[in-house]
Formats: sequence, structure tokens, C-alpha cells
Amino acid sequence: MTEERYRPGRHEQEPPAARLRRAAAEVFGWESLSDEQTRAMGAVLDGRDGLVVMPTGAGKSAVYQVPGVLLDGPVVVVSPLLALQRDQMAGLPDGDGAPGAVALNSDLTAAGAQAAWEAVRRGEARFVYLSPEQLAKDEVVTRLAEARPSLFVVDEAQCVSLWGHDFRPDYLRLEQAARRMGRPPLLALTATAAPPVRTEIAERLGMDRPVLTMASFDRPNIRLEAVRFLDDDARRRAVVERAAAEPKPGIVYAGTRKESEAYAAELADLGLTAVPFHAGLPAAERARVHDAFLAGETDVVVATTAFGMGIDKEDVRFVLHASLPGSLDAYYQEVGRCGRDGKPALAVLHHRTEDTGMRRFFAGRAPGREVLTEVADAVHEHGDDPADLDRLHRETGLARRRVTAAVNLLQEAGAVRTGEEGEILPDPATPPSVAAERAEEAAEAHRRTDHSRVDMARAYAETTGCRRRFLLGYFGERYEPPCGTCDRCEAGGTEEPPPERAHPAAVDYPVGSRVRHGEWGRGTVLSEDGDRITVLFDRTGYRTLSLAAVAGQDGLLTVVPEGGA
DNA sequence: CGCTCCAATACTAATATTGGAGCGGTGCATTAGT
Repeated sequence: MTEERYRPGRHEQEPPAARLRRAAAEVFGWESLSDEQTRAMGAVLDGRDGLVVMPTGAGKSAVYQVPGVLLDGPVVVVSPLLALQRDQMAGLPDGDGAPGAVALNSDLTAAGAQAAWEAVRRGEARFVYLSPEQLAKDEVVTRLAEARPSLFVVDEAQCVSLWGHDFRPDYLRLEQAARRMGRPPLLALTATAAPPVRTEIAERLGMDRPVLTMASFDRPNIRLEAVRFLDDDARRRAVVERAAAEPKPGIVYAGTRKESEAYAAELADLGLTAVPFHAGLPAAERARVHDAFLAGETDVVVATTAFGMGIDKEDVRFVLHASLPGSLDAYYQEVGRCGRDGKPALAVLHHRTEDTGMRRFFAGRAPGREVLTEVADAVHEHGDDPADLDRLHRETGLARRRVTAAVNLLQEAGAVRTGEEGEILPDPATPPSVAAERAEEAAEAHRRTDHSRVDMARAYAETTGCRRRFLLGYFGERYEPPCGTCDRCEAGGTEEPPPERAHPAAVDYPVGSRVRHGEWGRGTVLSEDGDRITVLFDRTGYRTLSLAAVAGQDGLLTVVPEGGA
């Protein structure tokens, strides 16, 4: 790794946009940048925090790569999957003058890790890729801090909100990691994030007035359908028949590993090249399925949610769901994997009411009262000799993940905080029992939000209006139906609600306004659908309210002025 | 929360019903053993 760093040389007096264009062309060979890219890159060069919401394939990575070669100090990139880190590395230019890059993860041998750190130390690694779990290690943070990073990037930033609460709690500790490395400017990148997810990303990462760059969520070439079944056998037949009949290639998302195997077997019996994909398969098999799909050798991959991140394939013709997804965030992310070439593509959701059960089971599996109490006690007992997560993990004997999740909840409840060395400090004024109680309330709030996300997925599946309007509304985008390319529009009757249905109170609660409800507290109006509005409440999640009912009770729902505490 | 699997029961001989247990998704990193 002996590459020279890219040096802007005599062009340093150039305006920022010209410097970015020059770097894009000379280092990466990109002759043009989109307006969104240029704007987001400019904010990065200015040292502002940024949140970029752009579809896969629109050049999100360029937003950190191009400014990255103009900044002083390495760019730290947090990426959730080792496979993605490899893809990102492979996507960088090589040869003379190309920026160096390393990935610091458990793939490395001891010698490899040493070489990688040496490259960081010598300033040869322009881009440093790692997982959030790596940043939970004291030594990693300390060594990165010594390299004085110029930018801290969180790729697939929806993971902060969607995985951080239970599955990968280290996602909620990135703010702390960034702070400990001198708090460089932050840049969060994602393809799919509803307004509350965007808000949570910015808050959890501790962003300072982030510059938001957002492309439209609409994918007009994807036809949207949803079909409800009473009977499981009927659904199975429908999914199989549809997958067999539609143009290939396609993806079928199944609810469980077992189902993915069963569907793949059934499709294979029909003579299709159909293979299952889930996290229970050996790594080599997963890689093989992945590569074969990208190479166009597979008709249908039948997968659990394990499949898809990092799949950038243009010609996927359909995404069928064989059960209700856990949220519309997840659903749209999965649907977005078809029709990237802009040609017609199809998304069909096959669901049953009974699917909700499993989704609710999966939702909000936070540590319970016992674990919270044990961790709160342990933190408290340390007093003046505070312990870090490692010690808490060893001393309590609880799984590392549980401890991290518990500490996150205690921190959210204001009962503990994290010091500059990663030590967990108790709030002296809060006894452990009270701390655990408040943390449990925080966990309960997350659980309610998760459940309300399931409810929103079901509401989408069962809506009688234009599906595109519903989905885009969920992502905070207004859309005037009919779209003409969803099953509801085709059935007719999804034009603007007739005047007699549009309630006059709608003007009182514009989309995006903050409101306070007598029972559910504060929230944000997400969408309006004639006589109903959908509100995301901070504590209880999504609720759909009838405007007639709201208007009938004075003071039940009031608009809170902007900036009001 | 709901489904599947399995054993026990009910009941009378080959099959049906009931109840309880266990299961259900996403990945990192680390470690023990080849």
C-alpha cells in the first residue's frame, strides 16, 4: 500500500464545486455529478453534518468518497456487513494516485490487522471500513482517534433505528465513538428512511443541524399489489403461480427459513432455477447463491430478510412477499430491489391476518426488568470506579449484546451516561431500582413503536386507496392519486376523496405539523387521507385518527407551535 | 401471537381430537478444536 494521496495541488483556490468535479473526474473517472451529490458533497467539505437519503445506484457512496480525497485525515466508514465492506473496497479505484483503503474486522489475521493499522498510522489508508462492533472496542477507538479522522460516515444508516434497539445495540453507541475520536463531521447514508427513522438517526448519532439531501422515494415503474388470503394453502399456490408466471429474475421474501426452503423446492419442481437463501445456510452457500443471482444464473431466490443488502442488480423483475413484513421501512427496502433499470417491475404482497402474530412476536424484544435491574445494580455498585461494557459483561455473566442493550436503555432513561473513556457512569440521584423502572418504560415505548409499525404494514396491505399514495405518505412524501399502476387504482375509485369525504378539519392538521393528543401525547402528522390522518406519536407509535372524531372533542388534538419544547 | 409437532386421550381398530411444548429473523466477534 504505497499509493500517493490525491493532492489538489495548484487548484486549491478553486471554488468547492469545481474541486469536487475535478476530484471526481481525476480520481474516480466520473465525468458528471448529480445536483444532489454536489450539494451533499459541498456540505461535507464545509464541515457540516449530513443525512443523505438516496436510492441504491444513485451514487450515495460518492458523497463521502469524493470529498474524502480532499480532506485531511482518514474517513471512517461504518458498514453493517463484512460483505458490504468488501464491496466498497472493491469499488474504489486502484493504481497510482488512488486512495488507499482498509477494512478492520474479524476477517483479518493478526498480521493483516497489524498491516492495516500501520497503513492507518502512516496516513496511507484514506478510507477505513469497520462495523459498529469494532467501534465498541476501546483500543480501536483510541487508535483511530490518534489518526485524527476527517469524516465519520454511517452507511446503511437505517440500521441505527431499525437494528440498534435490540439486534445490534452497538449502533446506538456510535455517537460516543465519534465523540471520542474528536467528533469529526458526521455523514449518514441510507436508501430508505421514514421521517421518524430520519429523526432518530440524527438524534442517536448526535448530529448538529444536519444538511438533509433527499431524492424522491417514488419508483413509478414498480407496480404495487397486495392480496389477502384467509387460507394458507391458497396463499402458497398464489405465490408459487405468480413467481412461475412473471418474467424473471425475481425475489420471493418468505417469513421463515423453513418457508424459504419449501417455496424454493416447489418452484424448482416446476423446472425453475430457484434457490433458498437465509442466515442458517453455510457462508459458502450464501456467497454462491448471491454470486449466481448477480450473474443472472438464477430465476428466483427465495429468501428471508437476510437477502438483499448490497444487491445492486438492475434487471430484477419482481419482488413477491409471501407474508406480511415487519414494517413498511423493511418492505420498501425489499421492494426497491426490483426495477432498478427503470423498466416495468412488480411488487406483490401476499398476506394473512395471522402473519401479524409472528411479526409482533419479533417486535421489541428488549431486555426485561430482571436484566435491567442487574445491570443497573452493577453500574451503581461500581460508583467511583466505573466499569466499561466489557467489565459489566464479565461481571454480570450476561451476554455482551444484552448488556449493551440494557445500558442503552438505562442511558436513554437518563439513569447512566458514558464517559470519555467509555466508562459507564451512574446518575447518583437515581437509585438502581428507579433506573431499571424508567429503562423498562423506554423499552416499552420502543415495543409500542415496533408494534405500530407492524400495524402500518397491515394497514398498507388492507388499504382501499392508492397504494403508492399510502407508501409515499409513510415516507413523508405527498402524492396525488391515481398512480394507475397499483391494484387499487386499477380497480377504480382512488381519485382524490370526494368532497363529502374530505373533512374540513384536515386543514387544521397539516402534514408535518407537531400535535399533542389528550391520551397519546406528542406526535407528528404523517399523512392525511380525506377524513383521516395518520400521526406518529413519540411514545405510542403510529395511529390513524378519524378527523370527525377529533373535531368532535374540543382540545383532544392540538397543534404545537414549532420549536415548542 | 399463532403454527407445528407430538404425545396422550378417546375410542373402539383406523382415525380424530385435544393440550402443551417449542419455535419463529436480521450479524458481528470470539473461541475451541481440527
